[in-house]
Amino acid sequence: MEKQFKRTLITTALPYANGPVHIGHLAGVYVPADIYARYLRLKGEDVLMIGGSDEHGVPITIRAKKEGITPQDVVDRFHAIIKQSFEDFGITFDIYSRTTSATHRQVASDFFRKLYDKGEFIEKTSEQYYDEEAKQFLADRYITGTCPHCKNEHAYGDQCEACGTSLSPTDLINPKSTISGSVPVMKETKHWYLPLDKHEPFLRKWILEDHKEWKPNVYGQCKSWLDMGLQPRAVSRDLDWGIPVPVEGAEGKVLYVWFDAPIGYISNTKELLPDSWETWWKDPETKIVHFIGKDNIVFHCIVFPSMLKAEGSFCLPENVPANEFLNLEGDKISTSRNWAVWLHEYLVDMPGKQDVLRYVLTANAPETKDNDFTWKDFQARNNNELVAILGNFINRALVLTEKYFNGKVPAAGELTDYDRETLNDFVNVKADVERLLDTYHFRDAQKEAMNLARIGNKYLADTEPWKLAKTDMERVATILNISLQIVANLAIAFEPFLPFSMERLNKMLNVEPLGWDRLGSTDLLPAGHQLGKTELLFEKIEDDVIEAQVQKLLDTKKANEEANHKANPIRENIEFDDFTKLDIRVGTVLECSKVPKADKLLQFKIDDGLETRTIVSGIAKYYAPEELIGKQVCFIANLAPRKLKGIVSEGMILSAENADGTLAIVSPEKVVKPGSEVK
RNA sequence: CGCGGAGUGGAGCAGUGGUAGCUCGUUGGGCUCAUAACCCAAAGGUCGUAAGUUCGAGUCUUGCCUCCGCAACCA
Repeated sequence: MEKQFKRTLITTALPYANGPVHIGHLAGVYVPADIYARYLRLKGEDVLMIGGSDEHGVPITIRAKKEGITPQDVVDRFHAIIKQSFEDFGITFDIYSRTTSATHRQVASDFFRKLYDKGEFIEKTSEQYYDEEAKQFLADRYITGTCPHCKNEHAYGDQCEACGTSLSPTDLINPKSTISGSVPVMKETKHWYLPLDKHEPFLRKWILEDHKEWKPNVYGQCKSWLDMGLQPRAVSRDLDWGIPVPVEGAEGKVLYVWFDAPIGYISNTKELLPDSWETWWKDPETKIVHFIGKDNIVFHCIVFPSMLKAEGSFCLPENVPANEFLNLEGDKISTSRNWAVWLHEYLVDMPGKQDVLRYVLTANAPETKDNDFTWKDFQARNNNELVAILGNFINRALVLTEKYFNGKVPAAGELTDYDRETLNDFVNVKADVERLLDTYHFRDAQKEAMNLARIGNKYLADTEPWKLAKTDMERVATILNISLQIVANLAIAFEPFLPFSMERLNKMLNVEPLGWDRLGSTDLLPAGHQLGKTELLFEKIEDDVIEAQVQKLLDTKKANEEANHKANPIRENIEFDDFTKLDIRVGTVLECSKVPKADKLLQFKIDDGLETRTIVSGIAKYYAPEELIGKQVCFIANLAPRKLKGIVSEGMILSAENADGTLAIVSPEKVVKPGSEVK
């Protein structure tokens, strides 16, 4: 049933050139893609691995403006850092280019034009907010204003985070541009839309029927999108940074990044192979595999395939093995919060330890759900697995051979039943590892390879050649021959996973890289073969090294908190009369309880000096109801009553919002009579 | 009720209707060639929760709870 292909085209998500790359990128996309690519190359298959930086889009222009440089400066800087990181970690791209390349500009532009000429787009004119000072249209997220529902003054154009309501920018009261601070105006603009709904029947069959083998997270998300019904999506933006829309009358408009970026896979292939690139994209015997993170599933499974289908001449991906996310020490990785292990910094702190990180990230890869990276786990996996099991076994076999046979591979004599049993244990390794790699189970594949080293350790412990050396050198020769064959097998099996270490191991074995096909053989090293010099493949990582990394992260956390502590600017002056309109009072909390089915709300009964009033307040995450009973609080007494979760709230309890978003209730410094006015 | 994924021994993860498994950690024993590494054994789980389907449920159905992602630049 398995479809046969002649070649494999591997694409990796294009990292956004707005920052360096971190362990999350590596674990989710680049390490698995690289393992897969190396594995196929070792098998002698025709493989291309395509990568590049995604260099367009609004955030880059904003960063440039902030730093007072051009967008090109921004992407030049990060493209260079990212490219270097991938090289340093042995990610074997056949090409790593960028979406600002001349080739890409041409390919993306032609692609758009072809769809345009074929009538694959629809045109729509709409009114959007425009920032006259910054001279640009504003994405929803770059407009803030007052939420019409809860009056929160910091609601975004797409959603109010205080009350959770979804908004459209026109709902906001007093909208403001976050770019210049000015008041935006409505302006008419025309855009092109890709009618995804038109491709829905095709996508349904292609994904839901023909690709049931896709991972559950991928398949599930596609199904949900299809079941909800697809909508046309805009493919252009009003912006000056990007690829101009190649249509008359489209001045000042560029291709939207998600339209432009995936085409980068195609243009980078073309840049590498100007003459033969089409074979890789248009011959149905090419297997296209997209390695991405879970945030990109919809684009790669629905939007990009729709684009390719609309264009007409391209192949669609055979699989999209998307991973979930990697967290760091319990918190999600964040570029803006600097909560990450950056690849370029890792190599400064841990020189030469690329393979350790590759190993740990594969062993703990977020293949089925989000996983957590901790430095303690990193240390444990290095010390207990790479050093103790793999490195140690190799070292044992080589040192014993040096000791007893001057580093020459001894000839095997007659095999015992136990020898044969051991050999049988690992002839299946090849089939097992292949089956797992072919189905993108990289974590299990690596574990399977590690089992080979376990077999080796057990074999040595059971046969005890160091004891026999006193009595039966012939038997020792057989045992070491078998052990060395296992070592040679390890050198093959681990090549896709630990390329740097296996290169060193090959040197220690004094062999050229052995082909993948020979994995499982028991005669990789002929008798009499002179081994090279033995050295340690992995070294223990001590506690202080790990503590230093943890400290580095703690420092980051602290720095973040301080950076976020910058107070908001003072709002415009008001008149004294405005102030006196507010009736702020002190009240005593008589009762306090959680509002059912609401995680943020507490319900109060407050003695305001005249009577008992009910107030609902969104502080449930920071206070337990019982600790507030008997306390005095300040509240606005003449705020119009409002229903929250069906309860009428007669006023608003005042609290201060801390830098981390937590709330602290404002209370009088001494106990005062309930109903006292606050002036 | 916006949509999807996830919840399994102390930690991290496998497990698509038939005796709950792997790695690490812990405890005990063995070995001493090896980077105090290796090997063996044991302890440790009412599989988030409640109900249901079934001869039989970690697995299927429904409700609820918690975490993450998408929608809204991000692997």
